[in-house]
Amino acid sequence: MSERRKPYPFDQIEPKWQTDWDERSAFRAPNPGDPDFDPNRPKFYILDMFPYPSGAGLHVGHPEGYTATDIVARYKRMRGFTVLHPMGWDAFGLPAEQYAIKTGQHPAITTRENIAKFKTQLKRIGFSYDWSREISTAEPDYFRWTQWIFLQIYNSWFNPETNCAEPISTYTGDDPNSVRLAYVAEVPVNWCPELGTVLANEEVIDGKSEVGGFPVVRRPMRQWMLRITAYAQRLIGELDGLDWPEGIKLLQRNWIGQSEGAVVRFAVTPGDVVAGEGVAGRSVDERLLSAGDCVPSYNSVSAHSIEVFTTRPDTLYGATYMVLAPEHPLVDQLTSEAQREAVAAYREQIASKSDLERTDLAKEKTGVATGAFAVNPANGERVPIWIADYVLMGYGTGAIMAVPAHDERDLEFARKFGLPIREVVQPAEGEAIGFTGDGVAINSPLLNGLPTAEAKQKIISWLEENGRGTRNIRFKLRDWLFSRQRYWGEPFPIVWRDGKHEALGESELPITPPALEDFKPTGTGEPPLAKAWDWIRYSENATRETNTMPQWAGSCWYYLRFCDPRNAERFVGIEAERHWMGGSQPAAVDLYVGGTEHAVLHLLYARFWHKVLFDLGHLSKPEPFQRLVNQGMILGEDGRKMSKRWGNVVDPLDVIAEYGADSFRCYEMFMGPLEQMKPWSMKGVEGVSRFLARVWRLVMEENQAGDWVLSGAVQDVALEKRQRKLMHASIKKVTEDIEALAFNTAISQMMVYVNEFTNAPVKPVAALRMLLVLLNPFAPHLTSELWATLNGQFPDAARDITDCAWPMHDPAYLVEDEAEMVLQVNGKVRDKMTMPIDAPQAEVEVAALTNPKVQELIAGKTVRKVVVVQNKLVNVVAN
RNA sequence: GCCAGGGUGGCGAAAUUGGCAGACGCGCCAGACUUAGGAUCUGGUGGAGCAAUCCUUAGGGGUUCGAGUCCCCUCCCUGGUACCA
Repeated sequence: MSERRKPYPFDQIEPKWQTDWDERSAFRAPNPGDPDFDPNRPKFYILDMFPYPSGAGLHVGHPEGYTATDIVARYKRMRGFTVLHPMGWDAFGLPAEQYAIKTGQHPAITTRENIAKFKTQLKRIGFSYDWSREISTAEPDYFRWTQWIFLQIYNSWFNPETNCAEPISTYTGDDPNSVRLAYVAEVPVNWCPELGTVLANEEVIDGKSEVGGFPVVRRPMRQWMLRITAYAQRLIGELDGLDWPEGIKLLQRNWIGQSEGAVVRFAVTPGDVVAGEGVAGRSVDERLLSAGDCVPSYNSVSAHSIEVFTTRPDTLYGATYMVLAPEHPLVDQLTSEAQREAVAAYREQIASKSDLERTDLAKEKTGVATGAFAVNPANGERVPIWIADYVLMGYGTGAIMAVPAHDERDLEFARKFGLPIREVVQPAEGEAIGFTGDGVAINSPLLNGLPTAEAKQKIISWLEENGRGTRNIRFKLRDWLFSRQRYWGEPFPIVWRDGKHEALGESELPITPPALEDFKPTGTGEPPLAKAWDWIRYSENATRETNTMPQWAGSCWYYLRFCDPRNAERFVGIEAERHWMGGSQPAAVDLYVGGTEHAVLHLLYARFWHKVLFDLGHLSKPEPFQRLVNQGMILGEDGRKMSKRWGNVVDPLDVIAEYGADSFRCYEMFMGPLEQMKPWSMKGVEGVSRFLARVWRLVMEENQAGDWVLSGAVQDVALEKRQRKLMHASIKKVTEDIEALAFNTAISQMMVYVNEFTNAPVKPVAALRMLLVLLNPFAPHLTSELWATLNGQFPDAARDITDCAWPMHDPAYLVEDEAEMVLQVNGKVRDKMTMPIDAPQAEVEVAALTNPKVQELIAGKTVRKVVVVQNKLVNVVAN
């Protein structure tokens, strides 16, 4: 390819300014206690979602959000804020480990190389990060505090009285291990044989692993869990004060899945209970292992009654049968001799099914009667008890009351098995059986005539008075499965002695992973760390925990560490935390930009950890992220998702080599709204590059020798009136647009500004300076260079453009003295006229009605009405 | 299925409280300067029509003097979710 002449010498000026910024640490954010710390400046914390440094390097999607935050950071600095704008690496992760399995190269080496590559790319784009705060989650200096936070969680419990986490020492019950926020449980987990590890629910998509798309099976295993369910209520409630997209809040609310209703107790008909092992026979340990909300509470398991959860207690009279999940612990005791064989067969059939098969909505309902019966607590009716796999063990109590008249699933089941259907809510007009909406209760002696909402309240009160049920709130959210069978992650600061776990002291941190030759999973579910015999053996009678933490652990608190990244005494210094995470808003980080893919994973986990640390008195605010913005995905030029497979991946460095970093940045922002998905276009980059070249040529011209010199057209003269007006309109627009993160329209405005001056024979230096300041956050290299050049001939108080204060527009320059008004007849534009600004309505009407064009159109008609919108439009209605 | 967000020129997109639809950019057309143009500058560019004029914001209906914007219905796209009782 032939070397094309550059429209302006970005290849020289960009590295020059990047070096300059580096050398004088231009973007360093001083901490409290630093000599240059200024307590009078307000703080502003602007955070990017830090990347996982993959081998592929950055693609053009990464820098989209990074450019947006960089513009805001540079803008806020010019507005006098001390800006914390850091970058780091989410460095633990599966790809480096899998690469190690293939090649034997230690993940630490792979990771280090990838980080170097990422950093080179980011620096070449000219981001104003404070690189002195760079962190990597895989460094012992970092993960020792990840482990320390785990210890805080482990050594805490959630006190329902205070609705807060408290040190475990305040717990007065018998067994602290039963209430810790980090606990061990034998739970059915998502086991991925291919990856050799378990996965969190959130990491499983359609029965396959999110990473790699490998099959995932359910299997009971002993795992570390974090009791995030304790915070379900607060995680929903405290979203309210946050400046997040409503869609993301909703996503989190739905994921947490709060349902209000009642637990209703159905007595099992006495004669129907088959004598068997009583539940009392279960050991205490077994009960404790039953993982919080993952299985029904112990109370629900009684030989004499079955508890169900329902959001529609008002339909209790319509409950004509019950269904238990096949795995429900009561099934054995309930099943009659006659049904024993059928039940066993059904349970076996279910157990062999994969999750995918079980949740296949299209499939027909299946189930089998247990032969037992229960009593409907409302009407004393004897109802059959069935088991069916459409009832899930993992939600509610694992048992339901079936109301086929008002639940589609129950209806389908009842029809298939010939179970009775009784309507208890008057259907809305035209609704047939199966009506699931709200209405008026019927066939329900206690509730007849009551609308659904009232009927719910009444029946719950009645159930509570009679000891047959209680008001209850349930959540879909499950506790967080926190252990992984991997090598490349944080080891737990835990040892096992006599079959019991105990925490290591803080003084023993960090716990570093052992050196290993072989990173392969063992295939048995034993983590790779189990191969490190020496490492495991902690003492005579204690061994180390061999699981590691999931990748989320490091990213749960990295934004905290950025506040004080080199602190060797604390995870973050008290003063630094108070400064950067304080302020008047409900949450700590002022602006957080990243992809939607983290809407429920990272953002929920981080909020959870943050709340625990807040409850324990380590943080100033209960929420981490005040304003959240999701950038949209950038597609390839072909409109498809960028991937190697389609060959449509764009490398930022290629774009920068041809058009420069400023063009790259500006194009990324000019493409369209930040939040929107949009395709890449090299022609678009070229267009933006032309715009920047025009800016360059406003200030510079080529002399005879072909060198760029300050243009003779640049003169220290006053702006013409219209130029001044445009300048102030541009200040206003660009300022408002940056605040709103509407960078595409900010750039449009600057294009208009530049177009105006491109034609001017004389370029007033004040107009050029203003343009450079407005454009600086977007194109920092170009504007820095031109600013310096202007200073050569027209010295300015600000030697460097980054020393400039952001301008304010003067509204006085924006007022018009004339208004061009649109003339409409019957709503259609027919003409225009110029009127003095704020002309009296009567005057405008007369002017409109005497307009020849209007007269022509209303000739022979009667004017019914004249609508005047001040300074804008007149609409004459005539017929 | 349910929830959320979208649908505006050939393309990316603009459009305060309802008030000139298509700013800005790409592409395209024409011109200027040029040995040259894939540089730069100037003008044009939603569609139909010689024109006056008519049509046009996925489609249909409604409210209004006036609707891209508000209301109802339908279709399509994108993301999330999936028997959650």
